Order: sequence, then structure tokens, then C-alpha cells
Amino acid sequence: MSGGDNLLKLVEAEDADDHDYLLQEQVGFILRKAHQRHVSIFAARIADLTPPQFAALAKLRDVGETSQNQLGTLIAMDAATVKGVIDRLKARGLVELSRHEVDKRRLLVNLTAEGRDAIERLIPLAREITQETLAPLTAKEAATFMKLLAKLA
Amino acid sequence: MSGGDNLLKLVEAEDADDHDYLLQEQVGFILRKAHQRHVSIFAARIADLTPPQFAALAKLRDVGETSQNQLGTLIAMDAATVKGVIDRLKARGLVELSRHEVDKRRLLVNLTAEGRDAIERLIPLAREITQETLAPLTAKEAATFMKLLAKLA
DNA sequence: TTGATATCATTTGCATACGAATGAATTTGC
DNA sequence: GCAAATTCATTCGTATGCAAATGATATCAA
Repeated sequence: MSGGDNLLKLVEAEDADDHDYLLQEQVGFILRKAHQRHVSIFAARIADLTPPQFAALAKLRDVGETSQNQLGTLIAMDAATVKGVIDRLKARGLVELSRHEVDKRRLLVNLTAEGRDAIERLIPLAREITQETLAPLTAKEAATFMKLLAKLA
Repeated sequence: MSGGDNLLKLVEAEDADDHDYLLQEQVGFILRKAHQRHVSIFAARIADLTPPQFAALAKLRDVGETSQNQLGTLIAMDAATVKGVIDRLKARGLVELSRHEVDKRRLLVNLTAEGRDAIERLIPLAREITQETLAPLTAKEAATFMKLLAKLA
């Protein structure tokens, strides 16, 4: 790096319009950081399950047996991603798979008894995770934030 | 009763029964979906670069030559992640690497001329990405959202 | 000075995340 | 009823993202 380049940099810095794009103020960048923070809080409270794995179990608890694709739609995962998540839950005995009787393309997913126990046990921790994630905000701010975030997602 | 009231009740609730746990109302789940939507908007406008790659270039434009680790800190990536991002930018000739003269542990990263051209060309598109990501909100809502999101991240 | 500690970078392993291609099974349109 | 289009699932390739272990270098402290 030459002295000439440093001088050029100083001259350019005087032109505010060329430098008013600030990464740290862009919604995408902050969204990524907020998501990272949430995942970190999640991992600290629920060490043996990832957020996507938890989402799959929680949704299966809501809706009962469904096809792998349908479950993916419900928890916002594409087919390739949901397959990996379900494979790992199956390997741990938390879900079981079966073929749909009529439509043989469909792979049905359901909680095992162990999976149901696990999700029931983890839900109180998940509530704490939500609370801790929102802890920097007052209750009123949190409500506003959730409303706006839902509009954005 | 409005959706906002429902959210407020959930946020404030500390002793809700387990059957009230709704995945689609948890901040982590919606945060993940909002992030997914942003990445999708980004990819539609800037096809040849990922958000992390763009972040690295934009930050190098701000701060000039830095060590790989320091860059990672500035763009919220751990050492293993930033290495991969920089490797790919280097393979495409957008950044160049050199060893620090005094501290031989440090790997200095800087934009190439091509990298500087690329980031200058892409910044107007990045502004549009921010706008489109926030488009579901009014200007006032967007300002509120950004303030609260920053507190959360 | 030297031994302990800290920092920078790399590597490995695992887990999302998604586009694209493929194959199997079903539904649609004529 | 049959070809075309669609749907469900799988596989491959690429790119984050992070924990843990390792090696090289630098700094601190006795």
C-alpha cells in the first residue's frame, strides 16, 4: 500500500455521498445478527437439539402425523433441508417414518413416545428462550416488535 | 381483539399452559423466516454474491486493509466462517491476501481493483434490497422496527 | 530469559439452507 | 384412457455457521 493510495482515501472520505452506505445499519445485516443471537441463546438452554429440530418436533406435536414435505412447508424448510432434519431425529428415535397407504410417494412422519416426552419436556425451556431473546425490550416494545416482525416475515 | 393484543398476552405470559405453545408465534421462528425472506430478496437482486460475501466487501471498503480475524469481528463471523468467505472472494479475484510484516500470524485482506469496482457497482442494488425487505412496513413502522431490531441484535 | 498464556489462523466435523437434477407416483386435461 | 404436467422425495453441489482441536507466533510475567 503506497502513500498515494492513503492520500486518495483521505480525499474520497471528504465526499460523504460516496460513503454513506453503512453495512451495520442495513436491515439484512442486523437481522442476521439477531438470528445469530437467538440461536446462541437457544443452544445455551437446549444443548441437545437445534432450533430446526425443535421446530419439527413442536409442529408434529401440533398437527400429528404428516408427510415430510407438508411438515417442511409448516416449518418453512425446503424438501432437501427437512429431509436432513428428519433423518437426524429418526436416528435418535424421536420420530418414526412410514409410507402413506394410498399415496405411495408420501413419507409420513410422526413423534415416537420418546419424541413426545422430549418435546413436552422442552417446551418450558423454549418459553424461556423466547423470553430471553426478547429481554432487551420492554413488554410493550416486544409486542410492537413481534407485530412488525410478523409483517416482515 | 387485535393480533397485537394476542402477541402482547403471549409475551407477558409467564405461566401459560404447555398446550398454548405455538411455534409460529415464537420470536426465533419468525426471525428465521424474516432472515430467509431477506436472503431470497438479496439473491434475486445480486445473483453472483451471497450476503456474507457482500458484507465482507462492503466492510473492507469502509475500513480498508485488515486482518482476516478483525474483519470477521466487524461482520459478525467466527474465524472458521470468515476463512471460507475470504477464500471464495480470493478465488474470484475480489480480494487479495498478504502477511503482516511485523506480526506474522496475521493474514491481511484487502480489496483488489476489481473488488472495489464490484462493491461500488453493487451498493445501489444493496440499497434496493434494504428497501424491498422493509417494503411491508410503512416508513414509520420501518423506523420503529429498525430501532427495536438493533436493541435485540 | 523463559515458561505460561494469549492471539491468529487453519482444519475437521456436524448441521442448516437452497438450487438443480432425478426418479417415482399421482393427478390433470383432452 | 393416456400423455402431459404435477407432486413427493432423494441426491448432489455449494455456502454459511459454529464448536473443538491444532499449530504458529506473540506477549506477559516471574
